[in-house]
Amino acid sequence: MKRDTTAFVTALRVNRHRETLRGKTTERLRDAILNQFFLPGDRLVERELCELTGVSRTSVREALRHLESQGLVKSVPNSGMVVASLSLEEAQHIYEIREVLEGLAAKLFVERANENHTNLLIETEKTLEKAMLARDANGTTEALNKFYTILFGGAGNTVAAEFINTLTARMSYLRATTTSAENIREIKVAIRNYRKIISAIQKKDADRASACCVAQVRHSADRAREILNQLEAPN
Amino acid sequence: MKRDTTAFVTALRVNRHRETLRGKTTERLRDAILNQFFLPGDRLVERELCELTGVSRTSVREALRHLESQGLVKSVPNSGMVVASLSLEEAQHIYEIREVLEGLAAKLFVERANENHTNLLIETEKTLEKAMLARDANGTTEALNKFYTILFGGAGNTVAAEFINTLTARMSYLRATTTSAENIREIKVAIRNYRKIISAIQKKDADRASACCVAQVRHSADRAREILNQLEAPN
DNA sequence: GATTGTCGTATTGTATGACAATATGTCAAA
DNA sequence: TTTGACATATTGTCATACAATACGACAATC
Repeated sequence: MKRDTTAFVTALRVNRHRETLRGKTTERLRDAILNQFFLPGDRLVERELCELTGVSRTSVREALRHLESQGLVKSVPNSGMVVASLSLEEAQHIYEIREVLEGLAAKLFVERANENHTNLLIETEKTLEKAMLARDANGTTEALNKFYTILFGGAGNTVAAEFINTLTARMSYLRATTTSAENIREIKVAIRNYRKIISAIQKKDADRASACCVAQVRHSADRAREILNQLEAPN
Repeated sequence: MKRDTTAFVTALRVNRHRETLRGKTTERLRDAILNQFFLPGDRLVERELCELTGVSRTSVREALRHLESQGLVKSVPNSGMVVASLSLEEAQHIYEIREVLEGLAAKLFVERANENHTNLLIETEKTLEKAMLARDANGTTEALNKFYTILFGGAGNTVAAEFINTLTARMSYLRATTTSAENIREIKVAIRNYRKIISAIQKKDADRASACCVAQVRHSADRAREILNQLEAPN
């Protein structure tokens, strides 16, 4: 029995990684934060989370540790956990990082992605346009997540993909806030940017694709700043 | 009593963040991994860690969760924790990310750092040169860490600084391996690179500083690849 | 009425013991 | 050599316990 066809071997491979309870708990809590069930600043009392999730304190606490080191919740010793809120400064930092990471992803995508990736990306971009024009906040978020998942997937850098995930998770509240406050004029600018990215990718122009991604992040950052200033100014 | 001199107010601020046991435990375990007391692939049995650290399973487990989500240890459900080992592919990914992050840091450093930062950086670079020429592996690692800490500190992007920390932590074993296998010829190339970085920073040339940082990372990546191939080839 | 001191309660931090599920090594049987 | 069964070790999860701390309420004092 020495038939070593890789395809068979990988097909036979059984999934050792049964999900643990704390894993599921982590997911649920993360989703609850990303979907604004918990809002920034909310206290997360362990016993309440136990009741909500139906698991023991042990599992809840370990799940919280995970979210903590991803920056989604913040621990105040002897006082408890609160949902992390993003300062303007941190948001700025994150945008700076996203610029270079997404620029990198675009470059690598052009170099490494196959046709399948490209087609998926094009398709997702169309979905994104529709969602944005329909002012469908949830749809937009979903399409955006998918777009960047494909972009980083095609780029083949899993570590970068993880990073972007934690960064966008941290910004989820900010994004939800700004997305719903966006006007049609700016939406069209964004769409033009995404089309440029697609176009550059189709032409296999890595540098231009990268530059377009950077430009789009910069644009989002500027818009976020404006909107936040507007929102804060009246008070 | 309404004297609101900011300096006084911040000086009076008391540190709420007393360290927790699990925090110290996390530190100790991290250090043990970074200093190669535990090697990649080593199993981390909870009870043994309890005895080594002197704290309960609860605290050990929570500390492990933290290290897990930083990628320093890897959990195999129902089987336990092992010290994470870096695949060549992952190492490649990390180098790609370091390129853009360190490039970003250099750019921001030129734009934002004050003279104090710059002087510290210059000083550290000199220390680094000495350590490298003396083939002092520990000293080199220390100086490198300091160099990048100052670089990212002066750049003022704390999120990026954290990222780089986790990335270099993940690479600690690789770095230790390659550093000790480095030859004098390549050391001189590295030194020249670091001098170029300093020079560009002194001239406030952000783009050039950035490019030099990128070049240095790329050089390290190439060297690491070569060395790993050499090390693996004989077997 | 405002400030201060005291107390009770809620919550976290940590330890411990328990037990089922699972992984792994051992050893005998075929 | 392979198979099967058993014993052991370890994790995953829970329940419980208790000290330390944070925080609000309420009384005492000026």
